[in-house]
Amino acid sequence: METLLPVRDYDLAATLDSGQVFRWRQERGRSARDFQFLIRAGEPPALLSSWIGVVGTKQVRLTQTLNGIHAETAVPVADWQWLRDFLQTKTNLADVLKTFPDDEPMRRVVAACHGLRVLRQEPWECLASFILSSTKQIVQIRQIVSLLCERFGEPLAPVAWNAVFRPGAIALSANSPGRRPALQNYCFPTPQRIAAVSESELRACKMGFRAPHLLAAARQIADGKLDLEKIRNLPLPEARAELMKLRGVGGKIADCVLLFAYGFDSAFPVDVWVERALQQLYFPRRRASEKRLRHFAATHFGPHAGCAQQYLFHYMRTKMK
DNA sequence: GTCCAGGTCTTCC
DNA sequence: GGAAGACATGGA
Repeated sequence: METLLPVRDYDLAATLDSGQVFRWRQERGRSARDFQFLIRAGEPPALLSSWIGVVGTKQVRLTQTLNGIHAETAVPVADWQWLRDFLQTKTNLADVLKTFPDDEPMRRVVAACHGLRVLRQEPWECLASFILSSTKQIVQIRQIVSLLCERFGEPLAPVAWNAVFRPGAIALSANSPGRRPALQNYCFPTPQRIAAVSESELRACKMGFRAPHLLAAARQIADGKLDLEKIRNLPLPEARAELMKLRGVGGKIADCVLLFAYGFDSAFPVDVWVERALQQLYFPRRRASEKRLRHFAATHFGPHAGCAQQYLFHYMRTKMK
């Protein structure tokens, strides 16, 4: 099945590769020929790439196009709301950007990362991923999450995506010319599944001292002591406090989950990159204390501070190296 | 080899 | 309160 999600100002690559999610891979080796339909339609070649990932239990291939995001699945889909929710295609980015502070650093950052979006993830996958994120590079977080899914997630039926981008082409039969070899994908393992695993099995996924944290969180959820859906309806400070009761979850990881999973737009995770961004862009002369930076972050960026934070993060990681 | 990574927790002043 | 060190592992 396929659909076009109409949306403007959406940089799919920047969004899926900006450290919010860790399981999307760019489809390598696609040639201009693969996109002949788009090229005939006048599509800018620079945008021609596809991304493959799993949302819930569905494998999806996404392709950025001139008019929006083209989505393909291997299974029938009656309603695409789950994907609109994940990608947040109904968010009007211009309205969000209007609320950002009108200062020189923010203008520069927004101009450099045009189309970057904040996704809306399933809470458990988001929480688990960020428990595994502490003092790890993004490339390593991807590796750990990938091992975790491979070993404990439900395998999904391999999909041989069409090589050629052409609406309707998804229905080719397996092994016909123009198809690519299928790669195995997995669902993210449920809390119940993780709860039944030993700490050493988790450590074998290269997660080190984070293993007991993930295990404890999974057990609390599996036992019903923590209800991730209840957190959705709490006021931000209480939701944050609830998440921080978990061992290994401090303010930063809690803020990531509040922002990326629950859509608390003002949550503002401060990691080493964002701290660096605030320091360099807003306090270049004197070194600001951590407390000063936190206060500044909480008061300067407005109702969509979390989105502003994502721009700062992505800018520092990709444009300031 | 050394430094550092989308941190958190404990200890000690 | 704030600084310092421990915690695993691997990329740069």
